[in-house]
Amino acid sequence: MAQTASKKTGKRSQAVNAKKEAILSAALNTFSQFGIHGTRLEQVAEQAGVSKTNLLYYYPSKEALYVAVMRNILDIWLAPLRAFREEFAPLEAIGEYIRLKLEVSRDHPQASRLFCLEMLQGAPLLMAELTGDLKSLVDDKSAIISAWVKEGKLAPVDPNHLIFMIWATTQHYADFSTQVEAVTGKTLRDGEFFQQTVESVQRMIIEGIRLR
Amino acid sequence: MAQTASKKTGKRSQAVNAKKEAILSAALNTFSQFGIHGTRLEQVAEQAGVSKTNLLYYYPSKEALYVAVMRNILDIWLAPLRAFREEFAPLEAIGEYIRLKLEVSRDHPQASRLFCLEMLQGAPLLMAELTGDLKSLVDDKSAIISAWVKEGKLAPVDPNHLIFMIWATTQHYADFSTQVEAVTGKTLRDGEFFQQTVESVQRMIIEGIRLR
DNA sequence: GTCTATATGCCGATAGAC
DNA sequence: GTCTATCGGCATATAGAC
Repeated sequence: MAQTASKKTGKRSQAVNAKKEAILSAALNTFSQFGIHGTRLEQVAEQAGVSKTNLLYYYPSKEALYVAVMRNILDIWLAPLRAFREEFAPLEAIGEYIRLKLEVSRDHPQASRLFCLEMLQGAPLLMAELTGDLKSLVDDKSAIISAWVKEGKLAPVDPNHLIFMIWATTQHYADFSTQVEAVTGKTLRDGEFFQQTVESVQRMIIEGIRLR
Repeated sequence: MAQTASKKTGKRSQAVNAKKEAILSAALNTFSQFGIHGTRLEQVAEQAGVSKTNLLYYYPSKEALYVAVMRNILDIWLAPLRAFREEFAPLEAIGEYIRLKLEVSRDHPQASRLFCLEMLQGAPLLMAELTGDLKSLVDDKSAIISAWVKEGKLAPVDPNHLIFMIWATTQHYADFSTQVEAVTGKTLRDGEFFQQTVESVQRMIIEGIRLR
């Protein structure tokens, strides 16, 4: 009844928010594996421990649910790039960025996969954010990298391609985890493999593969 | 009537094969964008210039069509790795491999995307190939790279992680082309951008980003 | 808020004429 | 081989009692 509650940690009883969270989490799981059309609401409801009707009470339509999920994961995906700072030394900053992104791949693989899925479809929902927030964020960070190159602190690289390479490589361990597992028999959840992956990726990107 | 024709370039009239090709091509287009569940057979039929019923005459079910498409693209995807030879100098072989994979991203982006889609779902259809053909192929090439490292021809890198990085980075330009375009305003079909991408990726992987 | 029906529309697949 | 017509099932969404 009382809709007067604030949005965050509102009086609208912990239970309601918990339920919405459970639904979002379950939805992320299935959406990221089967896509929008491949998921059945009943499946989501079951996984969240609610009835299908009840789910539709909180999220009035499948698409509304999908949008809610997408909103949630955007922040997860962008957080590491936001944390990228020019105060650090170039190689440390980039090494740290690689670690953070790999942690996202380890801790939020479904978010990474859903993001990938949306991309494959041409990002019908995210287009605005891509050409707005993301682009200006990337432009910012690219400028930092360009400055480093100009100051002679970094080998002459194209900032955009460097960022793409870091994105691609780190997300690969989440999006293609099936393939990674088929080839290596390991997952990022394996602590040792995770550490080895971080170091390998950091070294390859920073040092390259040419013998010196 | 005459089903006696051979399978390839058979007497079964060019027209039939051409039609099946058109259907496969259209199917690849829509499957790669919307996934199996997101595509409607009518859409595929229309794009291929046939009726929905006619499509179902040639491919008895949606799943059969999907499988046929997947079979076709596997070879495209694997071709560059198969072409990877130890006869060349290490850095040339790897540079060439990068170029070939980027050409696939440019010339067959839909195949790359469908492959990605299948991966995201856990590769229900490709699992056998992943743990069989692909794994042994990767093991082969990894052994070559390992030998190069041992012989002091390459910096000490983990072969699997190197292969993953090359896969991820090159496929990124196909799978995330929406994002690439949003950020750079360019596509691989832009000849200049393609050339610049090949050189950037080659240099970053081979030289790294540390100033020398 | 949560439930049990039930309405509604879409889409894969089939029947059968030609 | 290709068409028109239609079936049948499934899944989203709603109605309405409690």
